[in-house]
Amino acid sequence: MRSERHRDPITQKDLARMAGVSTATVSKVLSDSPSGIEISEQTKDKIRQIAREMGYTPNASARALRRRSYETVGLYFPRSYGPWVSSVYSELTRHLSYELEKAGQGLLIMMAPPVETEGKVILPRFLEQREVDGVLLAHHVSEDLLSVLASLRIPYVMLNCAAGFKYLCVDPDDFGVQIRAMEYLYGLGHRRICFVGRSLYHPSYRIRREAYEIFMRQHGLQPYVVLSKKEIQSGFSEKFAELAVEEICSQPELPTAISFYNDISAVALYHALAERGFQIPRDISLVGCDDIPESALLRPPLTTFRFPAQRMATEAVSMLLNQIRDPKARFPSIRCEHEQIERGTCGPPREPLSGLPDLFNGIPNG
Amino acid sequence: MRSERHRDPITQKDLARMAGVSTATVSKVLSDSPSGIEISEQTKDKIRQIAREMGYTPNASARALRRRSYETVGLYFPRSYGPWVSSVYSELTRHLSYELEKAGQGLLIMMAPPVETEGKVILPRFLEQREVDGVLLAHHVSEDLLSVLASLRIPYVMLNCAAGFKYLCVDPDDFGVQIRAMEYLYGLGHRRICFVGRSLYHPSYRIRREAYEIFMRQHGLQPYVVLSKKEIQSGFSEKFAELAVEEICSQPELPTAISFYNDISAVALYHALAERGFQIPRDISLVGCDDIPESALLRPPLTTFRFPAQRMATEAVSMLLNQIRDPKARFPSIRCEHEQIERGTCGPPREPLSGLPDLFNGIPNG
DNA sequence: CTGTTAGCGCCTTCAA
DNA sequence: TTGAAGGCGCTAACAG
Repeated sequence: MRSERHRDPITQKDLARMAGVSTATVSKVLSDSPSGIEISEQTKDKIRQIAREMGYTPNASARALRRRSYETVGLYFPRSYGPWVSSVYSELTRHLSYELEKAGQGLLIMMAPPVETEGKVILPRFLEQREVDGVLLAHHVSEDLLSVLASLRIPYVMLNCAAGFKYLCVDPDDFGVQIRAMEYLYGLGHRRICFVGRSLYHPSYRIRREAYEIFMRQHGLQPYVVLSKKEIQSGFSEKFAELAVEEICSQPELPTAISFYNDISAVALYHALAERGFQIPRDISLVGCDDIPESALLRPPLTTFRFPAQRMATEAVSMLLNQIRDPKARFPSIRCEHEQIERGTCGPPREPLSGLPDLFNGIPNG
Repeated sequence: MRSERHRDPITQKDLARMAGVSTATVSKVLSDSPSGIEISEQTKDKIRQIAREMGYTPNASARALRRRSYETVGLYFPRSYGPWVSSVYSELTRHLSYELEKAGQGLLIMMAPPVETEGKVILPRFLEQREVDGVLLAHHVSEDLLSVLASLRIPYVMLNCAAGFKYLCVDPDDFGVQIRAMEYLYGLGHRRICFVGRSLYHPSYRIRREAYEIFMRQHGLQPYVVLSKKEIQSGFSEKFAELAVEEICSQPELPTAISFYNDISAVALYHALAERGFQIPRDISLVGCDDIPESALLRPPLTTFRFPAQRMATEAVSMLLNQIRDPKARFPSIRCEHEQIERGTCGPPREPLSGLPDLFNGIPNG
């Protein structure tokens, strides 16, 4: 009795005719709205039965038009992501997509407009045309966009934006993780610790770097941030690694440990350091942050910190959906705790801590 | 004169009222349909002007309901992607999203249902509810799903599926690239070449492996595929690397070169090999495939092959959009050529090619 | 408990 | 060259 080809999808009208009821009844039964309770169990069953047999699926456009809701959220990405960063975010996308699916929501990818148009805010089509009920903002985003979002009354949640508690955010505890990394290295006996990272303009970078500097000063140590000048920041990881290692090696006193802004930087420098003859962790200890998959493959594997990506996705999704359901309610932002992944790139500094002069330690090609 | 808050979005009716014309006229002008030519330039200008001033944007749901088209395509991903693989695909997503945006199309992420439900085909909601005009299938996909897609008359294009010319595909030239890799290693003098890869069930793996075996046999050499037994395939890359290197080292004759199914495997084994004392490329030459970003960071950096991801995305999108526009038309599949990225992991074999006995060469911990 | 009615915003005849 | 009318599929309000 079922048509082989769904050339014309079945509608509620069809079901109504077959069940001998009105379309309104069908609608009440099949939409999960609370008004459905006024229907007799018998009718409900019959309609559901027929719907199943006929392979009925609601027309999302019609539903959205009528309900003024889309059961879809947007994921807003800056366009500028390179392959490295995007690999971190693809994991996030996976988790978000999974969480949203569980909640019956779709995920629409929205890439930011190209940078040429900066200044005036250009909304991606799906925001303009209101095809989403809310937006997840991954990475940081301009104030202008936020105010447009607000004026359009589109709920949003920021993810990994380090934008502060002014907004609804799900963020890693950037400050905390950096302090923890420093305590760890300091506890091992390191004093000449430098900080290396590339994403100079990411709020997370700034927070971690600040935590690093505060820690160093509090312990009477001189902070040293490698490649902190913006001119050097462009280009690819290979080039970045070269420059960073060169800068490190040209210091009068070599560091005994490096705290990296993230694993990407750590992996980038890892081989360049080894090539210069640094034995890890004998000559230098390394700590990363984020636990990207390749970190575990290094030999020795990278000691790093991990944030609960899965949980952050879950939280962000539920915050957004709550916000959509009740636009007036205010929810607290969330800052996620890190977990230390202790592997093989850290050890005590090679030289004794006792007050010996910090002589050059004979690094080849240094 | 413009409302500060768009609490009620402007509709064509509003515009019609303001311009003193009917909604039909507004629709004709603003929809890019060919019927718009019947309107006088003057009226057109006036309407467009007002629309711009009022910040009118069409309601996508209403438009979709009426036109039965959504200006949106789905991207179908298997759920099982781990972080490694997803990093490769996130690049693809970026390119696809960009291409689609240029064409005014949205991108909806559709994750496959969990594997538990295998057997019966479960369509993701957005396919069922027809919220997309077509689908891009990344990675390979079950025959069942394809037949459902066909019966629903939803156009699709397969990307990286190695599904053969039976379907509309955009694929890398798996066979060609593997032969090229072999020719290269063979040309350097290598004879004991083994093949390493993890994705035993991916059609691309099978094709490349087959090309490897054919090449070896044609040259009178014994093929050797490492970790070809499926029991060992589960687990993470670290474990895989351990097992693979162990298997390689336990051979009576060590290989002088490894051809990897992909860069992921190559990167995974790289450090494990180095740890065993292999000097690359002195003791062993390595060739990868795909050119993932971390390949360039290894020291020496990995020699590999690259496929034009950007172009593949462009092609796939244009094929799909053409198919959507004209469902009856048949387009040819596309197989993309590789480009060799020669870096530092290949050299001639260490031992002379002359008929000396293949003695164990003194690898530590071997 | 169920049916009738009236749109959501847009587009497409068909008529003027 | 333009307008009036109807309907895409669904749902909410109001009657029975």
